[in-house]
Amino acid sequence: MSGPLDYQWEEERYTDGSKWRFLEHKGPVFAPPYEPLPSKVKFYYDGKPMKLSAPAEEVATFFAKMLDHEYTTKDIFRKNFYKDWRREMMSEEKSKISDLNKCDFTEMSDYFKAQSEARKQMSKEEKLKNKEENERVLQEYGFCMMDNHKERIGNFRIEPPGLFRGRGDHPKMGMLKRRIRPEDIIINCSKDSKHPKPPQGTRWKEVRHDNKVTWLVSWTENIQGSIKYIMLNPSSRIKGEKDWQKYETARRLKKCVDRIRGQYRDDWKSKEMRIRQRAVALYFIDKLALRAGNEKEEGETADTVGCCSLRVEHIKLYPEMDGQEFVVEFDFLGKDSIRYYNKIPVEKRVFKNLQLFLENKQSEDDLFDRLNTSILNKHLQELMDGLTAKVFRTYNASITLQQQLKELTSPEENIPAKILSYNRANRAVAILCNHQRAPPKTFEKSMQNLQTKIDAKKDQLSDARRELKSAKADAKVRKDEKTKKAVETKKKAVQRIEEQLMKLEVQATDREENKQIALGTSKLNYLDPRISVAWCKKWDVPIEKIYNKTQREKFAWAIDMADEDFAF
DNA sequence: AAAGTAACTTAGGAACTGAAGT
DNA sequence: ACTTCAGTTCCTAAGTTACTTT
Repeated sequence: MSGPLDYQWEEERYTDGSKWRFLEHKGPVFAPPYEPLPSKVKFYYDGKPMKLSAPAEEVATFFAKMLDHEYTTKDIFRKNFYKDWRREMMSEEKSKISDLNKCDFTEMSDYFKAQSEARKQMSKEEKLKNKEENERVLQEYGFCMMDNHKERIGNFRIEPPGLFRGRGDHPKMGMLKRRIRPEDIIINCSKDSKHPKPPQGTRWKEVRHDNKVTWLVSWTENIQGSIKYIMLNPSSRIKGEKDWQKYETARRLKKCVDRIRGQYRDDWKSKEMRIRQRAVALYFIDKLALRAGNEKEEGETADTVGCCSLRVEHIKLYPEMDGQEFVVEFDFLGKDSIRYYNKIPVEKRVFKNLQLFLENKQSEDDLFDRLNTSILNKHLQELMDGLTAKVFRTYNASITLQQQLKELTSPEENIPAKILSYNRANRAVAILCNHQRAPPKTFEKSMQNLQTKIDAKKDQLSDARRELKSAKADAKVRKDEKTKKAVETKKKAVQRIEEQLMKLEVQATDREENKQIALGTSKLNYLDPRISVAWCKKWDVPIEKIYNKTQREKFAWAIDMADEDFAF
């Protein structure tokens, strides 16, 4: 495969840390301005209709749009919302409205529901018109020129204002995420490019020309005070090369992982506490694919942890459990407040060390009190150039996929069965990395539907078999060409139906096993795509069965590069 | 060495879309 | 033509890491 969209992946690598020479783009697309509600849609305070000023009304609509969500009933959400809402009110509104519980947003809420219903009911022509308009905006703002390539931009739309909803038990849920204006925006582009124009009558906060970074646009968000960026799409050269580099680092780890494992096992015996802690933490990161675990500012975010920030309360030690010795039980909330629960037997030395680390501590104390991510990563850097905690996740994920594919793929199986094997290998990785999802709301139903199809297919199969049988009997008696041919046709039909049935059954298995597991994250971020490309080539599985269009674009470099002999 | 800043990757769920089923 | 559902895309929060400042 080669064409104008292909990259020569090794072209122009800058050695001075610069990321590009030329960068030209049109700037961001702003959120549409607020449209006041029609006057017939009323807000009620204490049972009486009340006309709100535009700024107060806008914030009220944010709340109204979320009314069906459980979190609008949560104290923290309501408290944060109410506080920020009041800041947008005029002084009379402030004095009139003194209790959120007396606010009635239901008319607003119903209005928005009706609106979205109306949007669904739009005529074909209107839908087409919308689609064309979106396409036009995409063509105008969705691409940029970076060096000699036209590249797709990832997120060229500025995040619209609304109420912040963090994940898990977030102390800031319900706060107002304010509208971003041109005056908040920093533009990054090259000096010699045509600079993006701010909307009529406005100006950018700043235009800079920093080619040491990859972003095109940035602004500071008001909830956490962090910076948000507009960057390129994963299909871009700059992202692709970085991704490739990531997997090359993981492959370098493969070469020295035995040495490193030997080293941390030795360190379990160190006379220095900090070294023992470092070594046990690294063992967890390696064996369980835990995240590094930076410390977080209390009260600013949900209370989640990773390896280095584990607390006493997150593990339990069992000298003996279910016939196994030295079992550690983990139970904590990780990234995105996803629960990590695992019971694993560990080596005696690890167990003894953990007991030591727990001595004289309260449940809310740090398990590894002499360790943090910075110390750990500094140590890792000394063990291998470019090594950090997250490289272990990448390495263990990719090596697991490769091993599992080898183990699970049977040469004689057909393509659907091979794909099931692939998904099972993928699943092993997702389980390792604890990539969970909420069971889809329609899960039970969709399983049922599939079962119905399977039953129907089974009926169809027995019918076809019966027909085949009678055709055979017929052929035995008549012995002419016509009946012989009929037998062949029926045979084919049976075969085809068997295959279809098998495909459905495989699909059901796959879906059932996937109920609470998300494969996408590992596929997109942890698995060296060359492993999958090589596997597809080896077993003649079309790459389209494994990667959809977007994924093929993201992994173009790997599809280009890997042959069937590729080994991670 | 602790805290703060910046840039970038990783993450799950919501919204959207288009194809299959009725 | 209309609905339903699965797959895809969008959205943006939440991490990691390197670097700078105090």
